[in-house]
Amino acid sequence: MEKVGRKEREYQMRREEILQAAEKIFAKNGFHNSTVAEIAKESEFAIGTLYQFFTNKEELYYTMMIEKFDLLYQTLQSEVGKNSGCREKLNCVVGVILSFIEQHSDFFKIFTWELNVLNSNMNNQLQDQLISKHFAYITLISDVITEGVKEGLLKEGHVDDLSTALVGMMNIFAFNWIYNRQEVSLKTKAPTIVNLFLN
Amino acid sequence: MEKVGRKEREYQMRREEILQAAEKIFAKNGFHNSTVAEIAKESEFAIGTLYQFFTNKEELYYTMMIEKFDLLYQTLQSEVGKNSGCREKLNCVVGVILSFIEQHSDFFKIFTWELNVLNSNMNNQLQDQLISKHFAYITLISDVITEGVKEGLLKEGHVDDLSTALVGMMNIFAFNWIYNRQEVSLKTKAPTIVNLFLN
DNA sequence: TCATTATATGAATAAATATTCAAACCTGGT
DNA sequence: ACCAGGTTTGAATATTTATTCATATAATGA
Repeated sequence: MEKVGRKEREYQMRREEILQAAEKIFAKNGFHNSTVAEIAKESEFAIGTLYQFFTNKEELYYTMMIEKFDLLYQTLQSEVGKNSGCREKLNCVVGVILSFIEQHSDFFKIFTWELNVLNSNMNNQLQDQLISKHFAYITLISDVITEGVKEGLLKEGHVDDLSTALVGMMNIFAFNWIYNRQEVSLKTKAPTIVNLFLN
Repeated sequence: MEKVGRKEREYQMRREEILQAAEKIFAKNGFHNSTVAEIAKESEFAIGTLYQFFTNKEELYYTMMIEKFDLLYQTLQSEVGKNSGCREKLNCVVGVILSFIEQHSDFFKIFTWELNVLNSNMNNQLQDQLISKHFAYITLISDVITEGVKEGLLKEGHVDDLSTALVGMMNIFAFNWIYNRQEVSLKTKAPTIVNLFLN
C-alpha cells in the first residue's frame, strides 16, 4: 500500500469536505440553481480554494456523483457476495440499495432525477464515466435475476424486463419516500418489493 | 360554446406554435440549458414576440407542461371509462400511458426527470398547479387498483404500494425505451407490465 | 388613401455568476 | 527570526442570457 504523508492526508480531507458540501448544495438546488459561492460557504473555504481542488463546477459535480456511485457499487458487490440463492440475494440487493438511498438521499435525488439534464455542452469524459458506473450497477442486478431464472424461481426469457421492473419499483418507492418523508424507514418497503416481484 | 373570431383563432395558433417549439427545445436541453433565443428561432418568431404571449421563460415552461398533462389525463379518463373490470382497465391504462409517452416522448423526458429541479425560486402558482395535475393522475390509477382489490384480483391492503409499483414500472420502461431507442414500439411492453403486475 | 391601433422586432440593458489572479497568509526548515 | 515555497483569499473580470422597449411593420376601417 501507498504510504501517505500528513500533507497528502490533509489534502484529501479538505477535498472530502468540499465534496460533502457540494453534495448537500447540489441535492438541495440541483446543478443549475447551485452557485459555486454557496458551496464555498457551506464548506467554509473561499471560492478560489475550490478551484484549487476542481477545475470547474462541472468537475466538482461529476466527481461527487462518481464517488458516491462507487461507494454504492462496492457495498452492493461485497454484500451480495455473502449470500447465495436468488431469493436471498434479491433480499440483499433491495435491502442494501434502499438503505443506501436512505442514508444518502441527497445523492439519490440528484442521481435519479437530474442525470439527463446535464447533457449538451458538458464534459463528456466524466459523463461517460458516470454512465458506465450505472451500467455496472444494472448488470449486477441482472446477474441476480439470471440466477433466479436458472433456479426456476422466475420465468425464463425476461431477464431484462425483470431487472428493469425491479429497478423501476425501487426507484419510485425511494422517490416517494424522499418527497413525502414517511415516518417509517424506507427499508421497510424491501419485503413489499421483493414479494411483489417474486409473487 | 364561445364564438371565436379569426383574430382569436390566429392568436391561439401562434401561441400553439410557440408551445411546440418550447417543448422541443426544453426536451432537448432541459430547462436551464434552453435559451429563449433558441425557442424563438425554432418557432420563427422574434424573442420579443414570445414575451407577448408569455410573461417569462418560466411561464412558458409551465404552461407547456400543464397543457400536455391535461391532454394525457383527459385521454386516460375517457378511455378507461370505456372499459369495465380491473384487468381490462389496467390494460387500458398501461396501454394509453405508454402510447402517450411514445407519441410525446419529449414531454415525458422533461416530466419525469426534471420536475424537482425547478423548485427553489420558481413561480409557485404554476408549480402547484402542475403538481396537482400529477396527483389526479396517480389517483386515477389508484382507483383502478382499488377496484382490483374489491374484485379479489389483487391482495387487500396494499393499494398505495401497488399503484406506486405500477407507476414505477411504467416510468422506467419508458425511460429505457426513450434512451435506448429500441426498434420495437414501447407499447409492446404493456402486456409484460400488466402480467408482471397481476402475476 | 391615410390615420389609428395592434403586433412584431431584435439591439440594448441588467443581472447573475463562473472563473481568474494578484495579494495576503501559512508552514517548515535554517 | 527570517525566508521560500505552498496555500488561501475574495474582489475584479468575463460571459452568458433573460427581459425590456423604442422602433418598424402590418392590419383595420373611415
